[in-house]
Amino acid sequence: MEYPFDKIEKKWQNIWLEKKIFNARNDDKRETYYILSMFPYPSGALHMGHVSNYSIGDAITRYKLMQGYNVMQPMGYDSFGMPAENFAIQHNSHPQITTEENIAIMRNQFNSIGFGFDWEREVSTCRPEYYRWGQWFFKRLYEKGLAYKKKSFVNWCDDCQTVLANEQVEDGSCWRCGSEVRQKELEQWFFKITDYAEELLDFSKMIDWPERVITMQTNWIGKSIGTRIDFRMINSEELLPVFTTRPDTIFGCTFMALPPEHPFVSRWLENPQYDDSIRKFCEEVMNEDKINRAAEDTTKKGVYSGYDCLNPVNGEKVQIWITNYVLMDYGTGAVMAVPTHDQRDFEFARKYDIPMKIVIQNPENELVLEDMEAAYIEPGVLVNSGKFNGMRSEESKAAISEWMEANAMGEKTVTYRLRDWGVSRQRYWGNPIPVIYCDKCGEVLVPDEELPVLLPDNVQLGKTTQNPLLSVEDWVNTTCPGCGGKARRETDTMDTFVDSSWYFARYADAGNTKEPFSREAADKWLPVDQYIGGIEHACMHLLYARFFHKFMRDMGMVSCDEPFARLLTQGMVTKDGAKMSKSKGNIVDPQYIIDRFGSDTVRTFMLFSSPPEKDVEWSDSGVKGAFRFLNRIWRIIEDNLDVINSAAPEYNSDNLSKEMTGLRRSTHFTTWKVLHDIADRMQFNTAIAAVMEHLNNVYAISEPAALGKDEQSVFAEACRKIPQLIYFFAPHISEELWEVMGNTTLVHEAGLPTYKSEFLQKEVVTYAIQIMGKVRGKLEVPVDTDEEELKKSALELENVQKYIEGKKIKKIIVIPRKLISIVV
RNA sequence: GCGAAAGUGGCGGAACGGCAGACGCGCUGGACUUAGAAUCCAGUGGGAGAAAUCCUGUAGGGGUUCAAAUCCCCUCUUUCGCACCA
Repeated sequence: MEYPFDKIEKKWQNIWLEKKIFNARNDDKRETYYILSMFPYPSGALHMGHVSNYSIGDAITRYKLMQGYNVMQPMGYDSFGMPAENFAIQHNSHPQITTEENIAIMRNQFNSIGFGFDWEREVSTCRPEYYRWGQWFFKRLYEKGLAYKKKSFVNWCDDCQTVLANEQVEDGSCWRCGSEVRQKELEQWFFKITDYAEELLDFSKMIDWPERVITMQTNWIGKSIGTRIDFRMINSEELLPVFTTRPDTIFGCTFMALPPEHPFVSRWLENPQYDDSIRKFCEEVMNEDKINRAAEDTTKKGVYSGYDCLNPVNGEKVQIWITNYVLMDYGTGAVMAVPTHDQRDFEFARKYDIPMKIVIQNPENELVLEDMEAAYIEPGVLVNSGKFNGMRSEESKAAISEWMEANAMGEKTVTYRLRDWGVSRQRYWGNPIPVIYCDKCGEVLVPDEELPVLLPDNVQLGKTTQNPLLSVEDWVNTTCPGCGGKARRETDTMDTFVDSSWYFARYADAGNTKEPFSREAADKWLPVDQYIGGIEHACMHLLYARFFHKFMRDMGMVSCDEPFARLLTQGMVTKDGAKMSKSKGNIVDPQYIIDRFGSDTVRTFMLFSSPPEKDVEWSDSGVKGAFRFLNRIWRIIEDNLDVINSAAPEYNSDNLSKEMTGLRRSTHFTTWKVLHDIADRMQFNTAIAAVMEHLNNVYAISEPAALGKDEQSVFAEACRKIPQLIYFFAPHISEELWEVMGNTTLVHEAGLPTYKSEFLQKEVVTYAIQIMGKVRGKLEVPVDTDEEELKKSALELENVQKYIEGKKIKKIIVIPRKLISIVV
């Protein structure tokens, strides 16, 4: 009844492995095609999301294989990270062991689905042979001044004595013990991605990236051109710089807003005499959730610091306030507040009764200070602005900024929202930072020949304070590579995003023990021709990887400017409208579905049910539908094998019936459609729909055995094409049927299926006749009917006559082969 | 809150500004069968009508156009990201 998918799938998986068809060779001279799906975190058994994502990559892999490319589709594991560490703490095990177990499970499952991965290139980021080179990269960045240390705030739980990720903070409390989380300042390592901010804004080297990802990255980098203005502190010579995009409003600045983290504030707080209520306020704000503070709707609050500065343009005294609505991370970390022309400043000034001054007047409707209910942020004409009075605000921006530059009050500046990349993690399960601290020599890098700095095995997880590595004394205590004296190792490990920022290049030369990868191998494969992954990586992973790639280019390790030529952001698998997750209890186990229906069925369902960039809504009956479809293919070929295998490949088309001409068209059109949908649009769902439609056409032939000789050939051709048309989504059944029909090669070895364009054309087409945009009739005519003839016949239609009677025809628009629109 | 995207039958979805709903699921009817399952065939947005045909319909409201699911403006809802999850 059901086709024997189980036997078939095992058989062909073994043949593929034996023939090594997915093992790409660096000495293969054919043109390369590098297809890469984002590597998974090794969480154990595969979930539906994996199956769905990798089905897309595999479909492209097989298509490109048919096309004759030297295709590389590698797979690996992003195996460092918090989940493994947390799991180890809970289960009193070691991440090394559980991670390797999980990897073995996943690799097996990948093979049982028949994905064409090149296992000879497998990488796992937690293995020393991989993370060695991450440390090597850290050193190179350090040497170029692109890795540096600075103080920065982290979420800190005093009870657990540990740093918490944002997701581990629930309503300001620790997820594990529930005690309050506070912000603690720690020395942390940073990568200077901001050095590349300008180049990262250039997307011209991508062949095909979704516009939305480019927009999101552009906004994330957030370039803004403005002016740095230096305010002088009263009672000291010190300058307080601010960044503003609105130098035109400088004459209206009535106070200065600083965040509590500002270095000036920190210094004031060092004075024990400093006002206690201010101190309390600062602590309060600093411990607020970071995300909440950035939100524009949070209530603005602040205190007067007791310090003042001078507005350089007019010498007016400006009070300095400490507030919760300014972020230290952006610009200079200080804001010149102009309440009349900035909404946040306006709200703040009203609340605390700070004076306001209108400096941009609305030319249409004069502003009166007392009546203002919101800041006026539109352009206007300058007032109260000294010699700039009367100038239009748009023009005054440049004029004021040039004037200030000439008088040493400030200068034109470009600022980015993008911040340097903090890579320090106070965790065990990550790549150790190869730095040693020596009392005599200071900060020393571990020599290259001593890399990798291995993670120690004998760590006590969950029982230590602060950073687990700190507790491994014989690991921490070491000798200085410089002077040989006593020294201590850096105990921070690197963000896992570092590991995933260069793995795509390692695949090109995964076994290299001398360097991360050879230039030759990188140049052969890079850039990745097609990268596939979730949209959630739009800003972070994809930006970090681009940064790393550009760094590698500047080091002379790769030649191209961008790592990923084309990008496809695939959707996730949902059930009942929600993402599949254990907590929601809406998980479907892929293994169960594969055991019951086979891998070809699951892949068919995944690719058929929606276009790749959209979510796939899980449906049990949808899977059965996919299974039914494959069974129908199996049956029509098995049942008519005699006809198919005995029919001549060549036939005479002259005397074909209308029905068989239609079938011939279906065969050729479907071939065209499948090739077009995959190659030009990457839309697998419509390609599969086309094959289904073709199959319906084949089924419409009632008795193939009773057909004439030429017609049997047409029928045979319609069936013989099918394995090639389904290879990209159902490769196992495709290979089996291909073999059954007498072929001795593998499907991909025969190349892409071909079609004849002369068989695509329909002989008769139907025109829709519109009158004022409404369809009022249909017209069936031979394809080659000329325009005048068409117009004439259209007007003659009875229903059309009814609507144009007594009206004047203004225009007739003819869209070839589609419709005729009559304007009356 | 900010940034990005999406919204089409009962459901998943299709439709380079040109006949809305291809294809699949589900449902209804028929064939086969002792019966069921499976399979095959047909129908299936809503409303009126015996039919021809007409009206209506792509989250809601407005606009551009001979023609709008598609382009523009506003509103609503959902999803993703917001820098220590990967």
